[in-house]
Amino acid sequence: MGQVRDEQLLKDIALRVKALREGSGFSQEEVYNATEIHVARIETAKVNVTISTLAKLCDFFEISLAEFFKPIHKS
Amino acid sequence: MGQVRDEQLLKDIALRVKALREGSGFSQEEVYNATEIHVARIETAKVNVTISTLAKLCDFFEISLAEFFKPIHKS
DNA sequence: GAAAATACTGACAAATATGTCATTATTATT
DNA sequence: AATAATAATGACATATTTGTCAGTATTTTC
Repeated sequence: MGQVRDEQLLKDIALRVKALREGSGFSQEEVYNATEIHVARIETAKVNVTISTLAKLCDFFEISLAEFFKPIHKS
Repeated sequence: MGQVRDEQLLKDIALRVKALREGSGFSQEEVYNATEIHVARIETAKVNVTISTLAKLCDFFEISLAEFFKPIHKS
């Protein structure tokens, strides 16, 4: 059901956020200080983020939402 | 602040979903029957959807999340 | 312009995301 | 291996999304 699908989606998002963050050399704390978003929960796939939270992260990483999803989960 | 930014994002999403739905000729009820998502709240920008809800809609409309965001909100 | 279909709004409960903080675990640095 | 830095986890309060339904408004069809 949607359960597993969601899990995979959240895992994909987790990896993507972590890759973006580590790629830009920030710690979770630094992301928090800049965005007030606790990224640990997202990077460990514990939460089903809202689009505005994701948009804020994308702003911080200076990529578009479209770009954010490009590498992930085709459908 | 983030408030207005979010509002614009949600408005963009609202328009996008509505355009996709009307473009494919479905009523809100039909979308609901297929996805169990109440799209009215989204199309009226009342809610800050979670990514899994958006992903389900994208599945239904047979587009990727990347495609969903392509036309919207550059940054 | 009446009837039918569709969309919008509001309310409520339940589930869950977010905000905040403290603690533990892991990793990096020396 | 000890220290320091970073990440992960758990708990809690609060805000908000989602699920469900009923009612109202708007739009479409005849």
